Amino acid sequence: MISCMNLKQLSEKLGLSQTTVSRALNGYPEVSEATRHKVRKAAEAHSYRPNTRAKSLATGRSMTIAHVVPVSSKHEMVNPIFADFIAGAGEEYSRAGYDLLLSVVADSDHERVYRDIATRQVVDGLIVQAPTLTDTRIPMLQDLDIPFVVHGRSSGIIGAYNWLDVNNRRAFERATGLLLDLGHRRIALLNGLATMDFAHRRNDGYTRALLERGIAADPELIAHDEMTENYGFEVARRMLSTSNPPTAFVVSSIIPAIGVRRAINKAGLVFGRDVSIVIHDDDLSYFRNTGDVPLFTAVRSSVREAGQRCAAMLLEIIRRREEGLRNEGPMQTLMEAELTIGQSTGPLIPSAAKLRS
Amino acid sequence: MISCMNLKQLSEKLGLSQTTVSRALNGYPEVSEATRHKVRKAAEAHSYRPNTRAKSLATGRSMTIAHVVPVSSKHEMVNPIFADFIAGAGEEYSRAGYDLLLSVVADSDHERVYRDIATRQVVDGLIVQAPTLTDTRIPMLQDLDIPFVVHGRSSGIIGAYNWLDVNNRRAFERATGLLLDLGHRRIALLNGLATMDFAHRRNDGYTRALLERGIAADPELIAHDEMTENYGFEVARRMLSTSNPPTAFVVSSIIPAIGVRRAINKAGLVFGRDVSIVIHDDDLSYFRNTGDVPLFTAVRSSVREAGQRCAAMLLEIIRRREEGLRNEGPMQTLMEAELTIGQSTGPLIPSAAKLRS
DNA sequence: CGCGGCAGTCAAAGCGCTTTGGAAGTTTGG
DNA sequence: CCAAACTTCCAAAGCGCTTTGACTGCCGCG
Repeated sequence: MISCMNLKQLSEKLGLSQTTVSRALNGYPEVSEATRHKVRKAAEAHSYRPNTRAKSLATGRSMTIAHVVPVSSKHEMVNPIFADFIAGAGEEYSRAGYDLLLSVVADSDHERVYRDIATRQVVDGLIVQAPTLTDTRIPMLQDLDIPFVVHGRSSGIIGAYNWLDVNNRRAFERATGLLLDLGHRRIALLNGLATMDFAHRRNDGYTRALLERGIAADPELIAHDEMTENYGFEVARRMLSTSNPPTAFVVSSIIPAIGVRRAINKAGLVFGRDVSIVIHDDDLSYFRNTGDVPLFTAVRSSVREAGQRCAAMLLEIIRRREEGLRNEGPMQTLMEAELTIGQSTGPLIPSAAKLRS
Repeated sequence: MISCMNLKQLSEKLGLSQTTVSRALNGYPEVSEATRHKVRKAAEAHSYRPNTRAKSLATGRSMTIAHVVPVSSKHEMVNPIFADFIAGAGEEYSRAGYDLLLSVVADSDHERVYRDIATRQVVDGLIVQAPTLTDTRIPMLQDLDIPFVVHGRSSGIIGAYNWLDVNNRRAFERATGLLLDLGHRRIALLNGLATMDFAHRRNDGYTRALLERGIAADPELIAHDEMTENYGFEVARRMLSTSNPPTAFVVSSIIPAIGVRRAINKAGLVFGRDVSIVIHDDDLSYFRNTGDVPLFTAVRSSVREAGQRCAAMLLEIIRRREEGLRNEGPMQTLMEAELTIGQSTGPLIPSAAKLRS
């Protein structure tokens, strides 16, 4: 059994004061190289680590960042992109010596949890996930005066805040445009939850691309829900069995797209020939859409990279604040998605509609 | 802007001592109901929360649990089951007032991270994920004398420790047995990474079921790797294109099974008729294998429930230790997976092999 | 009336660290 | 040879909370 040693014990063992030992270990210049070396060795030998709680009480910094991941109260579902987002962010945190505090919270009482985390002073900053159209967390956190970065944006919020987002509008405009270029006219959109800000922007991009060609969006071809495989399957099946079915789908994530593919097969159609699909690809680690010719044509933007960059932004904001540079203006980053052609898109086959009937 | 108030300020405002205020808020009996009520109201009004860092320094308990999630250095992949596992555990933690500290760590330096977390005394306990066949973390943590629960087991470790596991051996024995009952003889196993303990147990169950019918396992039909969609696709495609292809697959997770289905379609075979699949289903929230007749025949065990129960076990262990009951013996729970029939299994069609050639 | 007992409150000591404000010891320069 | 200027170290004061031990009234009992 390994006994846990503290500063006092270590300093007594060395015959030095706590001050000196602390300074030696934290790299302060007031201590000679000889003592520093001796102290370092002893600390190593007894595998001494400063007690985090005491350290953060003394310094006022907890070296911890909070992520609050929403779990939908409807489906008890956790969006799988969080795994990769957190992996990216976590990498950045551990590099900088920060810990990550995770709160899994029903989306109904987000506000309470954020307020709690902030006033308990348990973290130095936090990241806001999945902002809604008008997200009340943002003004609340500004009010609480705690550093935060939003992954996404909230259209209904006036005033500046730090965010990192993908250019969803342009991504979906391009995705839809590609299908239009291929001759498709009946294009369905399988979007995320309508309350989410990103879903709104994606709708925008889709509608805009259609309008540019003089096509009005057909509400029958637009669906909103949590992005499960089953959602993709059910919606696509329903749409494909109508009298005027879509010949192409734009899908918000690879997971429902798997369901769409299932529905296409089930309808006796050929994926990528009779029906085209373009997805938004978050580049999930266990669902890599890669290969010489990836399965899905996609607008891609790595959610892991987003996590990493959000974390880096937040740490930078915290650093600045500690140096007293408070009025630097907000940090805002817009990432562009990249279009890659896969096996899921092809030109409209005029006869396809007939074949089906 | 909301100013953060501390105990001292609150007690001064009330004209009481810090002791009394602290006791009033923490429900100690030494304080009159009248004062308690007054204090509660004032705390509410100023939205006072005790500073976590100070509190945990004073009490010696950090009210935090650590999860270390491994990210494979090979594929930079995060196993998506962690999202649901953590959702389950997080529910339990927040109910008990605990926070969750998450470390995302390349699997190579797990030991360092665990030792670090333990000696920095930043958490009251931790959960070990994805144990390997002989997992060195277990003796290490016993040595460090910190409460922990293993999600899974490690066959190579002698000596008792707290764990919660699914009966993988029986689950895979049943899955394989079902396929054998349906007449299949060439049954492939798509397993997880060979280093994982659960993969070993699953191999066992599979092999045992075959042996019971006098069939020797064919190494050509067994694959081990990280459970991505692409892995399922590639392996199934390869196996299906041999001269003596399998007529059925047992697959370790729904994600590679999606890939297997893709390979089956691509080979021009019919899923569930020409080729059968039984999966192990972790009941992932975004990949629910449900419906009147679920897509996949499965041995199912909810990973979310596992998370919740692991968390409950750990909190119980911590509670006992605080009450001085150290020698209660280890807590060990074995969950049984439940078999449900879906659309992915059917009797062996003797002509199938011919059709294909 | 006096004393034990109890309810309600408080001052002060810690938890393990950082950091301030010296105090020694050592070197330099006039 | 002594003052000034470093260098190297230290004692002690906090950080914001809990908790111990003591203290003050006030009641009831002999």
